[in-house]
Amino acid sequence: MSGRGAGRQPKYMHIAAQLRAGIEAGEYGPGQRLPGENDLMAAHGVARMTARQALAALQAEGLVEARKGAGVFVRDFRPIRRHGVERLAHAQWGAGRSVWDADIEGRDLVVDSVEVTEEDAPTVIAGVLEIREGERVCVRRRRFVLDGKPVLLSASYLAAELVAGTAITQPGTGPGGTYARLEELGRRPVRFREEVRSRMPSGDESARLALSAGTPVMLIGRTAFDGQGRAVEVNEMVLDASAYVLEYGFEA
Amino acid sequence: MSGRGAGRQPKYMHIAAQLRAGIEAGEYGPGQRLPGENDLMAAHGVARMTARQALAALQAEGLVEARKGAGVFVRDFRPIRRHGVERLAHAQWGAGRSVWDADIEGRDLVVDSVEVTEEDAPTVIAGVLEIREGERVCVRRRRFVLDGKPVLLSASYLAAELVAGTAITQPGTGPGGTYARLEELGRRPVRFREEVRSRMPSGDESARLALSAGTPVMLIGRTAFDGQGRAVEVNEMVLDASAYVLEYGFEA
DNA sequence: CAGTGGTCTAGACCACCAG
DNA sequence: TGGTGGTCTAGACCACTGA
Repeated sequence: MSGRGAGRQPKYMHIAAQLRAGIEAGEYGPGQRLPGENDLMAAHGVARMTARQALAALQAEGLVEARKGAGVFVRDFRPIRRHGVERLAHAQWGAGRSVWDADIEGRDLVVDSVEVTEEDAPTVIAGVLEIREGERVCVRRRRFVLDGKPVLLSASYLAAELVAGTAITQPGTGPGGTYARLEELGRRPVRFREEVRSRMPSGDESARLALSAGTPVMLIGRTAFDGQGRAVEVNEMVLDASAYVLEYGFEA
Repeated sequence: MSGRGAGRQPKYMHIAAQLRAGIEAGEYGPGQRLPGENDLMAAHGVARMTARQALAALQAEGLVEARKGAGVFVRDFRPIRRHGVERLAHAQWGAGRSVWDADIEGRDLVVDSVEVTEEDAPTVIAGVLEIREGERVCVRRRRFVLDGKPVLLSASYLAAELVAGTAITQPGTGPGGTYARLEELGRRPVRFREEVRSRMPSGDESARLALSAGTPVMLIGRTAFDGQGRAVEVNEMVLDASAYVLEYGFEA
């Protein structure tokens, strides 16, 4: 029976395609359970590993989520809308709010594992901040958890010399956050650049964001520039791609 | 021997971690060949499927690429930088250039499978363009191939009524492209909104972009608005995430 | 043509979860 | 406690690649 697998494509792909069609047709709705390995073995007369391959393919597409001891379930996608421009408008942080406020509209946000350290500047960071490689930087690491689900890892880098003695070196940065403190130092951010990439997560990222298989991460590297065009902060973010839509608006 | 797998984690993860460390340490450079299934079986005394699982894990992370009959090779990441703002500045398309020109700096770009059709507006498109659902839209589908590798699928939607009789309904849109033609119609785009998402590709997307396993896609949905704030064009793009960095700049 | 990865079988033991 | 998915073995044939 092995041979070329009925028809044209491999058996496991055929089984996967059938399930995928069922999901898209709404036959299996979000959160609902799919036929398990045993069901597929019986229904299609295949071995265990073949049924597993079919389910693994759907997992790798992020369509489906396996829960040990329970079954395989259809995932759903209800993203957070992150406004790249308005959220960093001066009116936001100028008024003492967090830049995050613009995004979440009353959902339950927790910032955990806040960690402020002083470290040697990594090469790329030093390059962007235009400081000597190995010079000290203040690093603020945070994890954002929305409605119980971690959605974002953030690491903010600022020249240690610049921020020494300010609230930026404290876990709590005070009203308006880091940017308001920078303004008090005469280094108010007036321009931002964000670079967006996407890839599959490392094992560490996958664990810290509690990602299920088949979920990519989006990486945002943001640089804040002051009025003289000098970079004052670099923020490296790792986002659960299944939790976010990024929005950017601009003029022609 | 099965049992709990030496130490703590599953055997295949241990093997994968070892290879991953080797890659990160530069022991296996980009494009270089990794130990194959047979090597891993011998080196670790495991079965075929276990060695395969280890390699599959690295593929799923996008670190590595399997070539049938040849071996498993380390991938590299040399992205195209896509400037979200400058590329759509009026100076670009106003001067008769393609909006693409800003991105590629003399690399070999081919646009293939250009396809212009008239279709019923899909629900979401109709909603954005503020036309009745099922009303006719002009759809321009294209695929962009850079240095022989497909990198982007694009589908542009415009109200059929608006563009009837213009070059927009032709495969070639003339100097300055669609936006220059819209300007001639008195509907010059002045503002853009881009929404960025990321997920694993569908089978179709994976095939048309020739993606290797473990490569996500980025989705950009761009809406162009005219001076009256009316949406004139919606462009749905699918990007090979391993080929792109998106860049956005804006003021505070 | 020798070696590679791709697919497949038919077993096995385990940890976890729900009823 | 019974069923689920997670891991693992020891075989097999295939298509493809590269020398």
